[in-house]
Amino acid sequence: MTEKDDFDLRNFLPFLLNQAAEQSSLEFQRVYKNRYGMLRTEWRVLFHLGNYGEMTAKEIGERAIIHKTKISRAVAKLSKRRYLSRTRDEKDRRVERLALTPAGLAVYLELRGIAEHYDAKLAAHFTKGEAALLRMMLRRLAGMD
Amino acid sequence: MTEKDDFDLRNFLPFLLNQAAEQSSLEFQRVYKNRYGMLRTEWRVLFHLGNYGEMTAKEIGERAIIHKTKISRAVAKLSKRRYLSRTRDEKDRRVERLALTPAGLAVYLELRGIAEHYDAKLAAHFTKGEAALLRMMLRRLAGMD
DNA sequence: GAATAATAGTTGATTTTGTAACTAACAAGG
DNA sequence: CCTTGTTAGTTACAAAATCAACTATTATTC
Repeated sequence: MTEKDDFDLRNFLPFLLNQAAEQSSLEFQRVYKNRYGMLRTEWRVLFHLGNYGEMTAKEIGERAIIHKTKISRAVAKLSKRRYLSRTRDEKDRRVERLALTPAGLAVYLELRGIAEHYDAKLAAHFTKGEAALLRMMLRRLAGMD
Repeated sequence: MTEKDDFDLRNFLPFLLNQAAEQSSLEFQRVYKNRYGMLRTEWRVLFHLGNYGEMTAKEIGERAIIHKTKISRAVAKLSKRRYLSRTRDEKDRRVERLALTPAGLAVYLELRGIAEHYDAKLAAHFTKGEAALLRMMLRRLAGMD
């Protein structure tokens, strides 16, 4: 059926990367979803604000390559839950500066702890050197360098 | 805001893997979407049948970790387009054996050619050895070994 | 061998995402 | 200023994904 050629779907990078991403986020997904009732975009916004401090919706979208409508909805939900505050930038009143509230920061810190532990568990599949190389290669593929 | 600690979101594997997967499938996505009018699950089903030959919906779902409702709808669409044929298994009449039609095989071969070329371009970011190691590590993370 | 459970696959209702059009504010050129 | 263009963010509608319930068939158990 495959007509000569040694193509193997399981080695096709777009497929393989997606499978690895999917598999290796399952457990973490259960945490933020079931335990914190969050969506993927929501924890990402939370982590961006926790990790990098005050940002605008646009900046988060650029950094994480998330479309602005997704960000907009995630921000609305996190704001309704009082995890973040929105303040108009008086220099440019189109812009909103987003920042975590104490409640949001608390949730971020909890989740970050879980994330660190989880990441260490994933990295334990490899040697230190391999893991570092993996991250380097992934950053290159993600266009982060 | 980050309160000591050196956690960096951009190195968190579930995030990093997802970013890399997303970025590195953009171009291929445009091909199967715009040029062939397919959804992600659809090309995957097509590739499974092309790559591994006759399979059942369940087998595809297990191998690719895709939920059965997604498979069901993808199979329905590919079948309506006459890219695959469905035949009842007479040993167990709940099961359907799926196989590519000549038309489906032709599309598969075209897409496979594009995929191979695309994969080579991605792998060219690295040395041969690095790329091989990357695939190995991804397969491990994906639970494919 | 009837009753119950399990499996392959489908369908319908709900949720989430993606696309496009929109509002509000600023920017630049005439 | 005032028209035209651009940008940040929202909203409405269409497309797709998720979840639960369903049908049809086979397996199990008493």
